Amino acid sequence: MHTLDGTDARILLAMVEDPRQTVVAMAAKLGLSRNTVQARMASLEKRHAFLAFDHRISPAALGYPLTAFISVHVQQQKLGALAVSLAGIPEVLEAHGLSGRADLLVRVVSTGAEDLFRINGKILACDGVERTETSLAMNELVPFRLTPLLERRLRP
Amino acid sequence: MHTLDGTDARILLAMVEDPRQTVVAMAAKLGLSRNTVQARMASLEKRHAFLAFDHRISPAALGYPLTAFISVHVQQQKLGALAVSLAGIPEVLEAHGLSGRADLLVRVVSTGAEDLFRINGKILACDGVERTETSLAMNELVPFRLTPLLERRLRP
DNA sequence: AAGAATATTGATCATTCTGCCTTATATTGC
DNA sequence: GCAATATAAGGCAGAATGATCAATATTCTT
Repeated sequence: MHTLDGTDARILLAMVEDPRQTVVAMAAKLGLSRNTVQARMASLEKRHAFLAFDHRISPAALGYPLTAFISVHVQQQKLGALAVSLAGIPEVLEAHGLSGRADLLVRVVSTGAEDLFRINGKILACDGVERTETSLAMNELVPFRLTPLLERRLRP
Repeated sequence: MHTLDGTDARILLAMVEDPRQTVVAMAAKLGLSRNTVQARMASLEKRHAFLAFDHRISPAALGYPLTAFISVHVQQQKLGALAVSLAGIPEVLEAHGLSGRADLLVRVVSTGAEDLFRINGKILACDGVERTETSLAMNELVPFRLTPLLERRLRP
């Protein structure tokens, strides 16, 4: 079994519904045996279906209510060093290299507008960075969710 | 106590280190009483420090190994309807309205290049969308992390 | 269609955890 | 200094866990 099946999806959906739920409770709710749920969970973990707990921590609750996406134009030769420099900036939550143009998409959080300005400066100061373009994340049109993909897995 | 203190940060760091850890284990590891850890966790939960479990599910494990960021230029008047349309596309994980220009940043996942093409088409077909610009997320220069912000909270 | 491999179930067991309580002792804010 | 709050330490009943096992289903292969 290489790919996730409907039962896995149901278990994950149950986890989304209540993350602190016990295995026994889930088994009851899903009409599965405790053994099965436990085995599936172990299997999911082995297949790296779970990302680090970092992802569940709210930056806002930590005191960083402002999210921004910074498009960073770089000199490709210095990408390696840049990865290190960017990783040195705590407010950088993630940075992706994008296809096509020689630029990165960097997700940062900040305590406010002036803080964001300072962080942008730190990025600009990194060796290999040519210019940046900051966009504040104003409204969440679609708040993060994965459940539609899980629900789709239920049918076939 | 409005903001997160060092003890909260230590607890969260312990959670990152091992999410399935029990409260008793954490108390032992951190040199706190079980009571304290339990109370802190409850308090963190009450303050919405934890995001939904969705965030910890790996799209790759679900069969969507390709991530892309789609910049969507829109007619502002139709933002409301667009939120609904975009939410109707399962592969859209999140969508942010950006400051300044009238465009959105949409994070999508897909099973492959042709799938991404199809999804882009679905977005283009949404009422209010003028044009899109797709960027594939090639390499993760900085994989998602929040621990630097937590560790900073340990000192002062 | 038969046989093999794999999943699921139900069951047990000892150990551990939880949720909830109470009391005493810091620690902190005013 | 006093009051409010956080922490520690302990106890207790109920529940959950992890690790088994054997018996059935189910799925896959050939």
